[in-house]
Amino acid sequence: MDLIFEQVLSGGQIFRDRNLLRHDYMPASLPHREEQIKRLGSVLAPALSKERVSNLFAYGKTGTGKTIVAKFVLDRLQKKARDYGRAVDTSYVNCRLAGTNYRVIADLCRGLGQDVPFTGLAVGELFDRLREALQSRGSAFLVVLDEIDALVKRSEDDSLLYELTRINERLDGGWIGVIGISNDLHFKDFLDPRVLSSLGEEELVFKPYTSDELYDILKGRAEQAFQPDVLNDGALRLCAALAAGEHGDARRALDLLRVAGEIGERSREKNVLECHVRMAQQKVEHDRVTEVLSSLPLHSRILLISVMNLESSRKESSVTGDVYEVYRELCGAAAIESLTQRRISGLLNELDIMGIINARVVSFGRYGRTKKIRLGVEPRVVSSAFGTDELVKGLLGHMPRGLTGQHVH
DNA sequence: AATCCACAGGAAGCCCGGGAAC
DNA sequence: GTTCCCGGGCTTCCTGTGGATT
Repeated sequence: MDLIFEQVLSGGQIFRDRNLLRHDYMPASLPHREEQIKRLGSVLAPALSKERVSNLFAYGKTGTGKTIVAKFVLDRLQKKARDYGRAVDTSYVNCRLAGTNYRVIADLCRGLGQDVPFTGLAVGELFDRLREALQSRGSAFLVVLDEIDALVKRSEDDSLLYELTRINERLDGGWIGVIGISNDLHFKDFLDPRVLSSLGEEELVFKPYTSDELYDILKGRAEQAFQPDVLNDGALRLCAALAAGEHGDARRALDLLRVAGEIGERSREKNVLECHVRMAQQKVEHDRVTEVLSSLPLHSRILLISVMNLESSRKESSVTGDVYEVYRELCGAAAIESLTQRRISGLLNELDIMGIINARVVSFGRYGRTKKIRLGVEPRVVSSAFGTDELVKGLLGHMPRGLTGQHVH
């Protein structure tokens, strides 16, 4: 028994230190992002001499290194600031995780050591407190707003950003510099021009990594993460290639490599091979889906089961109206009040975005315009994820009655 | 060219719970 | 306690629309 723990703790036959493959791990260098680091560094450098810096937007898809570059540069900057004895405060907020304007500003306040309640205050009041804190510290405050697009889209209201850009105007002493990070390249399009002109003073674009670049990144980390001679080069290349296919996502690549290693380890192999990578790909996807499913609220679950049952009972893909009918039926069977079709339409879109179903708008001309809907995951994964849900599991086998609204095409 | 289906999806507003301030 | 604010989920009402059919 001791030996097992010993092996796992020390990394075992396969790993030397698997933490290096986590995507929140900060490596000593970031290959293929030298240019962005330099640019960001030169934009932020004036902070060291107490000058205001330009605000900046960084664009790029997930896993292209935006977040880590921002953190990397801020880290370095703070170290330098300490050397020079300058006060530079930094704060990193993920807007999607924070969720609302309120919580973003509250986080910023806390970043300055200002304690604020996590709800209850008027947003304006929060801004006042932020301003006060800034004023009294009289420091440079560099703020990273990650996934900033999530915030603006959800609230359809960029007053937060607008207020942030204006905060410097009524301030002497301290100031705030904003680094906005967005996954969405068209983010700019629905932004107030006033905000854009002040926040988008500088732009930084992160292109997806190519397969070769991913290979370099993986190789650098793998050398320290794995025991020598364990990792097969073909497996490494496959990880890079698969992740490159997924819009050059380094996060995905690292996940694949780590999980492949874990699979190899569990099957007591001495090497990590291509087949392990392929298994890892399945597992990563499976885990992702299961996690999404298990956090689905009641009506989305019923809805998903409706789509699933409808699909298994006949061949063609379903449309919104049919799905809604089945959904009502299931609600009736479970004695749950059903939601309106408008709401269901919205829920369907949410499921689509999560990749659980595929929905696309089609027109049948005379016979109307609707969404064609197909299940995007394996039915057994859904069944097993909902198997523990007493409220819903009885609906899993419930076959829909004959439907009225079928059109012949 | 006009019609018309079966919805899509925007806008506004309601209701609720949670929490702060007074 | 009362009053205010915020956000989330939802409904109601609405206008818009691609293309087969008339």
